[in-house]
Amino acid sequence: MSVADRKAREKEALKMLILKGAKKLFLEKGIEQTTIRNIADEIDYSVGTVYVYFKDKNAILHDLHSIGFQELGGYFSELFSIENPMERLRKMGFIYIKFALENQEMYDLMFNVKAPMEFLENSNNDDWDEGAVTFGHVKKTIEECINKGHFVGHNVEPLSFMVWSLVHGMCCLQIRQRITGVKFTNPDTILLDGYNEYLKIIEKL
Amino acid sequence: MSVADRKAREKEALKMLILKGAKKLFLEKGIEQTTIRNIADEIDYSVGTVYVYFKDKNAILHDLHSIGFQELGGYFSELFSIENPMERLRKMGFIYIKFALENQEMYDLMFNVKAPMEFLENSNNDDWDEGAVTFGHVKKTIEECINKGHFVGHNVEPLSFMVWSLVHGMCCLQIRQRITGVKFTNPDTILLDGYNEYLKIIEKL
DNA sequence: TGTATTTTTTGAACACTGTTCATTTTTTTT
DNA sequence: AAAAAAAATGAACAGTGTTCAAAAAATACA
Repeated sequence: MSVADRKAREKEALKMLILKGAKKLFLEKGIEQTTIRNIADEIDYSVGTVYVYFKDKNAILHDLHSIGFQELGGYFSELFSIENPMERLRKMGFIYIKFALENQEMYDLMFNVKAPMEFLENSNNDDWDEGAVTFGHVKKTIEECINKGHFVGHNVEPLSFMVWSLVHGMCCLQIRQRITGVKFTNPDTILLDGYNEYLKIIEKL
Repeated sequence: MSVADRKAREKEALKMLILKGAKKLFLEKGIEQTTIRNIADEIDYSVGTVYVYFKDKNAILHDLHSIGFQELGGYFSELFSIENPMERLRKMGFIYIKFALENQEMYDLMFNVKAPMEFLENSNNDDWDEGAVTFGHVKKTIEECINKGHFVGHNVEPLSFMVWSLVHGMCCLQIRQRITGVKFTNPDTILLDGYNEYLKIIEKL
């Protein structure tokens, strides 16, 4: 085990430490309220050090957004054992909403905050792999549904996009505080109630 | 016409001038990139003056968000002449998407940016009237659809919320740059293609 | 071992942000 | 024309992300 190897490991470890500290503060006080100085203080390093390991704040937010997708992958893992694609589709949306509600700040970072996408634009890679993989799960499941005779007359990709938008829209309205003010009859369950209307609809297709 | 009246009119005029300048800069360079100093420069007043007419930046963003809802109302106005509620519902979603795509920065401010909601929280009024009115149009139309025998077995409010979320989710993914990276077969029409899948579905309900 | 070299860490400094408020300028009243 | 009220100002404050010469620590070599 060479010194260079150990240094590489230590570099990786410090990078993870920064991300860990950043995530802790994000969950505690929100993304916008967390500063680089906060993060540096949290892990007992100087601001300068943070900038040695990350190009800028967008880079931190992008890496954390990727970690969010790993966590979403954990939530999704139980789906792969479900053979029936319709049942899998129903559960996928439910788990998606569950993840969003239990990890609001992370969900926001993954699907709403501009920083991770700005990071991608300013790198030579303009593919959003994390998003593509997740959307791939929806598309594949709906494709299987169609192969089993469901959704006659529909197109896989647009229908998948519609389904994604439906659950994403609900999570978005919740997380960005657009639900409280509208005075729903039952604001606490409106997300699940709305999702149930969707379930009733696809039942018939 | 008393002096006090004229002063009140002038105060209102300057307030509108600030909002007009702010909106211009928002559309030119984005909300986050626009500073109070920018706005003051744009209308040839000092920063201090802006703070005489607006409590803080959130107040400007909230007033501009209200203006956005007025503009959405303009788009919606042609809906009121449509007697058939199903046809009105179809067109409402289409117009909603049209507004969002033609006024992305304003839509973002109205439905995504946190500032207008923070302004409401810090005032004694925790009702989001603009959102409630707009959602009311969806609810009323769907209620009429149900009265005409559509959407059997569905509940008005959750179904309306689901429909809102569906179109909002699509606009959101577009505006927050989550579509480009996923590499859709036809990224330019995916919003309308997705909306057409929804139209096909409600056709049968 | 002790010295030279490389790597890592530092924090002061820069240009910017939203916000405040004593002071100045302008307008109105008397 | 002087006094009072209203409106506009911009320097100053505490904060932001970011940079980079200098210091500190770790490694390599003698």
